[in-house]
Amino acid sequence: MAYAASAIRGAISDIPAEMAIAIATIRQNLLTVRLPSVHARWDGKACAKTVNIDSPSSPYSGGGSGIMRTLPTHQPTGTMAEYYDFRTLEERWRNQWEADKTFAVSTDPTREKYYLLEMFPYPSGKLHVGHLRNYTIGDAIARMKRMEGKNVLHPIGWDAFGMPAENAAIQRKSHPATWTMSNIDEMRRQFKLMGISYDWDREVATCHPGYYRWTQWIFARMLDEGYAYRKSSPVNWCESCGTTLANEQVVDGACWRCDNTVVLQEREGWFLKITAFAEELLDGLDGLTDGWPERVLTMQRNWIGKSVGAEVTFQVEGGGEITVFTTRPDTLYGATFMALAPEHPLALKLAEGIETEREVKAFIDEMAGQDAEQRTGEKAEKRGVFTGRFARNPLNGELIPIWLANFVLIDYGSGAIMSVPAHDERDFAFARQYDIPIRIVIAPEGGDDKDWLAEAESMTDAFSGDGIMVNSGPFSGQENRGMGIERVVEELERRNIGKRQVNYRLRDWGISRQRYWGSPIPVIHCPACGPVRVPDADLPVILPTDIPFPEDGKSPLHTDPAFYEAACPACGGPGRRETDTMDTFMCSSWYFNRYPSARCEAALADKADLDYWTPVDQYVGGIEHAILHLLYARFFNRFLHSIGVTSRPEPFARLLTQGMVVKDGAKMSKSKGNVVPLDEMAAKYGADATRLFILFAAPPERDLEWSDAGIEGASRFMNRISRFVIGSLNRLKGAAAPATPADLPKELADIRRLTHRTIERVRGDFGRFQFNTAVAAVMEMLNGVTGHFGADGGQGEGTGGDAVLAEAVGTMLTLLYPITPHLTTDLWSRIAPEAPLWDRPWPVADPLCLTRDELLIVVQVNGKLRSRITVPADMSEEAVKETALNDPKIVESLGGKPPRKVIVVPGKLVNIVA
RNA sequence: GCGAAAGUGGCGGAACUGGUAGACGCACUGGACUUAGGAUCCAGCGGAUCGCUCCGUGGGGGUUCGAGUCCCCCCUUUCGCACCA
Repeated sequence: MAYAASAIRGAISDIPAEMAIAIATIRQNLLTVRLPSVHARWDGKACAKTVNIDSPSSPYSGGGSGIMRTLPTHQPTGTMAEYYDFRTLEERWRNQWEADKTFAVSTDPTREKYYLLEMFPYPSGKLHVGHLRNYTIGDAIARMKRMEGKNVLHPIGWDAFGMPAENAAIQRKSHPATWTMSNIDEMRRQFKLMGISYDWDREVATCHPGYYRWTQWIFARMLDEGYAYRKSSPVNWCESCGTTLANEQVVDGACWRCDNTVVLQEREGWFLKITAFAEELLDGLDGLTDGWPERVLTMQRNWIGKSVGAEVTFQVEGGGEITVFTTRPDTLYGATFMALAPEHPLALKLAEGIETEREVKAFIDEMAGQDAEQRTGEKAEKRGVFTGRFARNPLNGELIPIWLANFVLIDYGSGAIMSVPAHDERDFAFARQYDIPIRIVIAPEGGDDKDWLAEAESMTDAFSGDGIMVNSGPFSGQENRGMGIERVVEELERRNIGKRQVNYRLRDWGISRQRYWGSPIPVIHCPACGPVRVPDADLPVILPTDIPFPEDGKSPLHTDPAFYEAACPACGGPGRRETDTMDTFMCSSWYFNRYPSARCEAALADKADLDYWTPVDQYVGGIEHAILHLLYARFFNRFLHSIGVTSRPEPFARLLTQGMVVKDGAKMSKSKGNVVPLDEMAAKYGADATRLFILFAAPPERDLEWSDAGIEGASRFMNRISRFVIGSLNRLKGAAAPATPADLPKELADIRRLTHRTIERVRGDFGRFQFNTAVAAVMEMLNGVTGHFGADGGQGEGTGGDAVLAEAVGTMLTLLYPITPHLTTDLWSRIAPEAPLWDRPWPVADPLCLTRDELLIVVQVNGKLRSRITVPADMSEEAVKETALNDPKIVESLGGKPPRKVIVVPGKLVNIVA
C-alpha cells in the first residue's frame, strides 16, 4: 500500500506535501486513494492532474507505460477515478506512427485501393473542434478501410494562398508567407496531436513553387486550347478585399469571404471558359446520383441553369433587327411587346433622333447608377421606358412596341426578350403597369370554349401552365407542349428567322485577382505580340517572397520592376509581366490529382499513379462548397481529362457533406467568439475522447451541438473500457478460440451473440457513416459484457469464459479503433504486443453465433401490446399462434371474444384482431 | 414566392424495407461505498393515475390487423433558389 502514496507524491510535484497523506487501498485491480478533506483545492482550475504509478511492484507495471490516473482538482478531496493516462499513451502511439510512417502508402496495382480525402484546409491559424469534425470523420473511414484490407491513400495539404494571409500580414507588420508557414506548422502539429492518420510524405501546399508550377501549367494548357481568354467586362468588385470576384464567389450580392457588398466595375481580366463544359458538367451529375447528396446535385444543376428554347429574330421597323431567346416559342403569337436590357447596344440607338430620346437616355443613366440589389433585389419593382420604335412579330406580322426594362438582364441570352404578358408573370406585371395589351394564346386544357381575346381583360395572373394553343394562326388547336413548340421552331427554322437554342445561366470564370498572395499568371504582355504565355520551360513564374509587403496591403507585384519587367517570349522585345494573380480556387481545383504522386517533378502527376488512385473514392467536406470548389474542381478535372492528363472525367466518386459544429446557437467560428480550442480539449480529455464525442454526438450530415457535458461522458466511456480491458488482461493471455454457442453455457452463448450482433450493427453503421450509432452499439456491448464479467473483467474467472471474454475484448477494441485509435491500440498492445491492432482485419460476424434458440414474440390485441412470449426458434407459425392465444394475459384481454383474425409475423409478433 | 430537408423525453439523438417508440449518451432522482464525494458502483427516469390502465413521435384527416415510418391538408424551423425570359 505504501508505494502507491509515495508514487503519487513523487509523481505530482505540485501537490502540497500534506496532500500525500493519502489512504490507498487496492481492491482487485482498482487503486483507490483517499485524501484528507481539508485540501479542498490545490489549483483553482477545473482541470485534471495526472498521477503516474509505475512501481516495479505495481500490478500495473507490466504494460510499459504503466497506469496513470487523473485526479480532478475541482474535487474537494477525492478517490481517484479509474482514469486512463491518455497523455502518455496517446503521445507514445502518435510518435510511433510518425516514426514508422505507419500510414504511408505506395502505388500497388495488386491491391485494391481506396482514396479517401477531406477538403484540405486554409491555414488560418489554430484548429478548433469545429474544424476537427471533417478530419475525424475522414480518419474513421480511412482507418476502417485499412482494416478491410484496402490500400488507403489518405493525404493532407494546405490551401495556402489567399487574402487572410495578406490581412494578417498588414495587422502584424509581417509577411503573408511568414504567417502562412507558421500556421501550417501549428495546424500540422494539431493534426498529429489528434492522431489523424495521414501519409505525411504527400503533404502539399499550394503556395509552394513545386505545386503552383503545375497550377500555372494548367493555365498555360487552357490558354493553348482556347479555354483561357482575356476580356473587358463588368466584373464583381469587392472594395474591402480590393479585388474582383467570380460569380460563384458572390453570395446574395456580397463577397463570400468578407460579406462586403459587391459592385460591378468594368475591368479587363482573365476568364476560363467553364461554359464550354456546361453540358458535360450537367450530364456528369447524373453519374453521381449514388454517391453525392441530392441537394448538392440540385444546387449544381440550378447553378448551371440549362434552358432549352429558341432564338428568334425580330425585324425593327425602319431598319435593324433584335434577336431574343425564349423557352416558350409556342407563345410567340402572344408577344405584345419587346424589352431590352438598358445596357443593350441598341437601347439608345433606337431612340436616337426621335422624341423619346431624352427619356430613354435618362432611364439608361438611372439604371447604370443602380447596384445589383436595387436593380434585381427583392423589392425592385418593374420599371421601363418606351423607345418609340416598333418591331414586327415574325409569325403574325404584327407591330409591337420595343421597350427598355429593368428586369431584363444584359448578360443572359441576348439581353433582349419577347414579352408575352398572358403567359409570363414578369411580362404580365410589366404590361399591367404600362397598359400594354395582353393576348391569351394558350388555353388551359379542358377549359371551355371561350372568347380568349376578351378573356385577357379579366386576367389577374399570367397563365404559365400548359394547354391548347389559341389565337395562333395555323398552330391553333394544338397542344403547346411537345408538338406545338416543335412546330413553331420548325417554322422559324424553315423561314430562317430562328433556331433551336440552349442557354445556360453559368458564366465564364473570372480568375484575375489584383492581389499579391496567389499564384502568378504565366503571361507576359507585349506591345507588339499581345499577351504571350510563358514557355513551359520557364515555369514556375516565381512569386517573389523577398520583396517587402506594403502596409497599405496593395500588391507589391504591380510596383516591383524586378518582377514585372520581362522580355516577350515571342519577339524578345520588352514586355510587362502579368501582375494580377490567380483566384485561389484554381489552386484547389486540382490538388487531389497531385497527392497520388506529390513529389513528381516531370509532370503534374504520374499517369500510372493517377490511373491507380483516382478517382477519389470518398470525399468529405462542408456543404458551403456545394457549388464553388466542387464545380470548379469538376471543371478542371474534365478539362485535364480532355487533354489526356487525368484518368477519369469525374474527380470525386462519393461525397459526404458534414454538418457544422454549433455552440450557443451559432456556427463555431473565431469571429463569433464561440470556439472550443482543440489543444484545450486534447489536454483535458485526450484526442480519443474528443474524437469519440464528435462522432457520437450526431450523425455526420447533421449539425452537431457542442456540449461540454457530452465530452465528459465520452471520457467516462474511455475510462470504463480501459478499466475493463486492463482488469481482464490476465485472463486474455493465451486464451483459446471460443467454443461454439451450442457447447457453451447459455450466459456465455449470449455474450458471443452480443459480440457478433455488435459486429453486424457496426458494419452496417460504418457503411452508412453513422458513427453515432456504431459507438452506441459498442457502448451497449460494453454494458452487456461488464454485466457478465464485472466492470473489471474479473468475474467468473476460471470458467470457460476466458475465451469468450477474449473474443469480446478483441472485438470491442477493433470496432472502436477507427474512432479512438490511441487507447484501443494501447490496450491491444498489452494483450498481443507482437501484432499491432491496425494490422488486424475488420471483424466479420459468425452466423452461427447470431442464431438463437429462443425468440421473444410480441403479442398484440387489435394492434396494442398485450403480452410477450418466449418460444423456441424452430416453433411453427401455427404453434406460435396457439401459444399466443393461450397466454393468460391474452385470454384475459380477449375477455372471451373470439379472435376474428390472427396475423403472425415470423420471429417478431402476433397480432390478434378481435 | 419556388424547391429540398427536418419537427420524437428536460437535452443530443435511436428506431434499416410499416411490426415492442424513446437504443446510446447527457442531465436529473434515490441508494451503496464513505469523515467527505462533483469519483465509482447499483437502481430509477415521456406524461397522467402512480395497482390494473389510459394518453403520447408538430396539428388534423386517411390507408392498414398494425403508422414516428405510407397518402392528403395545415403549421413551424433550417437550407438552397429567387426577375435567367
